[in-house]
Amino acid sequence: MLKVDGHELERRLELFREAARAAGIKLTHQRLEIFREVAGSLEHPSAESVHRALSASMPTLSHDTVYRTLWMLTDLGLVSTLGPKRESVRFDANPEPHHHFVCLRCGLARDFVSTELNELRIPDSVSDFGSIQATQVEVHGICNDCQAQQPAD
Amino acid sequence: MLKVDGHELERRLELFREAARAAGIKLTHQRLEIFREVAGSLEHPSAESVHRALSASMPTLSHDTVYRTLWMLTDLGLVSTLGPKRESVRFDANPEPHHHFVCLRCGLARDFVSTELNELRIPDSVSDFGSIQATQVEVHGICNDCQAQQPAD
DNA sequence: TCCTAAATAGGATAGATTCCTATCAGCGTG
DNA sequence: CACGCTGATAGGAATCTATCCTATTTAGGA
Repeated sequence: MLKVDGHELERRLELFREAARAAGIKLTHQRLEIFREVAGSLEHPSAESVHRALSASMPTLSHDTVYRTLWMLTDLGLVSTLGPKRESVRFDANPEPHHHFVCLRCGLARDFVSTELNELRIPDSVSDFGSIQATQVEVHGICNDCQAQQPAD
Repeated sequence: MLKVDGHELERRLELFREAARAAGIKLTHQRLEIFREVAGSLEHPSAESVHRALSASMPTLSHDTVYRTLWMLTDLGLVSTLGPKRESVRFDANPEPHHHFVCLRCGLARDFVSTELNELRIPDSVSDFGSIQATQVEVHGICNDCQAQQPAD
């Protein structure tokens, strides 16, 4: 199990404490442990694996708490998600090289093309992880419709 | 509902017919309609929305058929998925700008950094979709562990 | 047209995520 | 430092997503 450096983890925990205080959010034991688990791992865990990892030391921890906390951390900007948020698998039948704009609120996804972005140089170190098949750019933002509904944060 | 240009759609359907023939896969009515639905949309639909869209004209279409067909199209290389395949939501507490390597088989995700990739120029047209918050590069491939298990395709 | 292997329908099942509500606890106040 | 209010939690039920199972159907070659 890969771990984040201890000092770095403490720094992230401090950021969380500050952000929680600023947002008027209570610092419960559950929240601190859940954040520690996500921030301390390099594996980008799922809610399920966070729950599994913590249930040894906190046998009564509920799934609901893990999910609520992770989304709360996401709202605070301390955590993000891989791929389109809270949704089912989405399919893409565009055979041309292309890139995606994805709305962080509603999951809307749109293609765009750019010959420049098709030819990115990826650091050599990445091939230590495995063989590379394709590379694409994901632009995250808020789509026009979502902005119209709830203009600013 | 945004639609792909008719000629382009016919071209993609023809590619599918050829690929199916080459792979010895039967061209059923269900498969053609499911492919038409995905290839004809710019919205990157989920399996559920494909099923919903088709159930008017094919009331007995089963969920299983939609899922099987979409994964089959993925295996043929005619369709891809957005984000890590067939998994639960994954969380990321790394506050520094970074990019991801994602294994297409097992969903393993790892961060890497690159100041060069942090400063990509995104086409102006993308801001027509909405406001941009962040940009990151996703490298898709097969991780070392998965390659060891099943070396080649 | 006939046959066979492959594909489908539909319901059961498994897994992920959210909802509901009674109980609990952080933290500001006195 | 005890008290009380309000937000947070536990636990189970409900929902949604995706897959599995099997009897029946069908594409496509002979």
